[in-house]
Amino acid sequence: MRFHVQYRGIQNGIPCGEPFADWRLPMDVRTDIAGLLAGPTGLDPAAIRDLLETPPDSRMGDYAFPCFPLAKTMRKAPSAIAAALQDLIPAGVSWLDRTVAVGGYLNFYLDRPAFVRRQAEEARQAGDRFGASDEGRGRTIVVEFSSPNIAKPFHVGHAFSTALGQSLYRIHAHLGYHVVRMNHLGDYGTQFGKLISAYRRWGDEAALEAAPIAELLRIYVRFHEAAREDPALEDEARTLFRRLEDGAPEEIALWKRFRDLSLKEFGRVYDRLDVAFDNDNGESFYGPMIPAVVERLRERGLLEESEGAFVVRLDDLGLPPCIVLKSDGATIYASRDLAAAIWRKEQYDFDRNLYVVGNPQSLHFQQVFAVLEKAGYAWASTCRHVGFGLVRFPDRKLSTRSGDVVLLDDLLQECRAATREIIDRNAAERGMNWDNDLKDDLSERIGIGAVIYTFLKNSRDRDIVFSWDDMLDFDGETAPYVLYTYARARSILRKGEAAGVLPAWSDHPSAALAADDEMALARMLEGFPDMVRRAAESCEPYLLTRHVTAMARSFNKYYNNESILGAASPELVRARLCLVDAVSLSLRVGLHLLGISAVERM
RNA sequence: GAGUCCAUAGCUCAGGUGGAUAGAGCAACAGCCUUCUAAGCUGUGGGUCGGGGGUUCGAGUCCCUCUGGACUCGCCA
Repeated sequence: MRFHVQYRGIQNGIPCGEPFADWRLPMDVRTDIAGLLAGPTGLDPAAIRDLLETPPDSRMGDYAFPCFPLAKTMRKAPSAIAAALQDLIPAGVSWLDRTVAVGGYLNFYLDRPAFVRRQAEEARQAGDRFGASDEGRGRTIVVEFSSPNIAKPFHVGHAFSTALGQSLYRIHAHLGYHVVRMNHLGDYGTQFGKLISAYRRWGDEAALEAAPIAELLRIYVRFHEAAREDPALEDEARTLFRRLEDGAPEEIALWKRFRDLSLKEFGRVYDRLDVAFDNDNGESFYGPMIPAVVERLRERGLLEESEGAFVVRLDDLGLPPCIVLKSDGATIYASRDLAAAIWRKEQYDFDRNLYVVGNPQSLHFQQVFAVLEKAGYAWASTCRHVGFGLVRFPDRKLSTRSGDVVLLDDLLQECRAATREIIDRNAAERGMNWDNDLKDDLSERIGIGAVIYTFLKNSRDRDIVFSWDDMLDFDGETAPYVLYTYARARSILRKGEAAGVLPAWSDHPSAALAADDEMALARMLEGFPDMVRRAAESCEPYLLTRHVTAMARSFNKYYNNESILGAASPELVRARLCLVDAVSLSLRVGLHLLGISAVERM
């Protein structure tokens, strides 16, 4: 059960994985600048590329090389180094406009039209593969996410894991990794003994068919109420679970039925989110593999009896012992995760194994990984816990037991309804004749996008304070903002196309894209691929969310400042359409990597 | 008690390996729709980056310390 208890932040800043070593220096302007500076400074081009900064104001240049680090070795003031370096930059570099030495910086002003064209064309040629690479080719990443509990409602906490995992799946796939998506269902434990007991007493067959999880939750809650009066029920539940574990056919059949019904209901949510899994082995799947794990730990002399239980000591790592077998001989959460990790390695031979599970379980995973390491599994170091914060109300936690929760279904419903309202109003104001199917489709996708966006907006370590007001506010940094921007850009391209005006570059002087707005957009395009890579390395989709949002903001400024279709010359119109094309496809790709589906109009 | 994490604008958050004047969104206020979609754009106000030390050319960023908060710590999952 991945959502037993919840608490806030640990894990901040822990990288999910170092970049693999064979990373190539990309061909881009930073590399070009590094090439110019390599000779004069005697530094490695890759190091220079890394040092390059963007000045705080575009009037100060497009790139800055800080000379401060050279001051010690060169025994000169940074400002003097900058001036000296400037003299060594050859004249007549086509992509460079000029350089200026100011303070300790050597600032580079790019040839704007060339740069804008280069960045836009790079995106347009890549299309849906913009920002993609083959750095992950031949490598497998297992990502466990979502992991709801059978017979319990799918709430916003699971939505967080689901949104994160889905995005991490897409981002890694974009970088060429083979990604295996695991849904580690909570389908095991005494709770199922309780459910079986409760169902035999109070179960309503019709209700179970109609709304399985609601019915299972109902009888589960009722069981707890009854157990307060009659503690013997708890014993009965334990006995039933033991029968289940021992393979009693009747209990197995009921358990399987609960599982199937729950899975079917989860499936509807996953379909709406466009989420799928390669494997939904739950905790129960790994139970039978535990004896072999225990045996291995015993062979290696790691298993130690303590207070009747069998544990692996982790004192040398400053961690509490990891309990592998309870004093009654039964297995425990950690033993199942040990077995699961080993099975995944054998099955998929992963290069990296990610667990998108809430922060509360940080210690649990530290222990599990440590035990794997001690047991001689060198690949333990490739396992990472990708933690995330708690979803809570401003003043209190969500509580499934008391029904004080936000179910994902309800959240999606509200967002969809709020979206629909805006669409109806806009359509009326603009005199659009959109049919109901289109409006339904749009409100569904925009509403879902809004939900996903809120989960991927900030670093995952942060708690999410749930507020309906914020949730249904579609202004500013939200999915509707980005989607709206995309729809506007697409609208321009459609109108151009309808008028026979297609994107095209021209060498005509009037077609040069050199405005601040255009430069800003080109810089956003330039930064996109690197941001995809950073998001993957840190397992932080919000980096991409922010980048995409910033790009949308830049575009909206541009849109308001300049007329694209009404530009001064036909050549300029076409050149601007190229930029619009590049930006819109980047937005679409970025949104896709976040798990959000773009809309062509709204 | 031990350990982990957090503290930046009224609110929610950004500020990769220390670098130029600490940035967005929301909220507030003032503007912009006969012109490519106003779910948009522009402007204004709002900060001793929790307090105090230290490291150095330079600290929101690194170290120490204090305060305040969240969470975890062998037989639940």
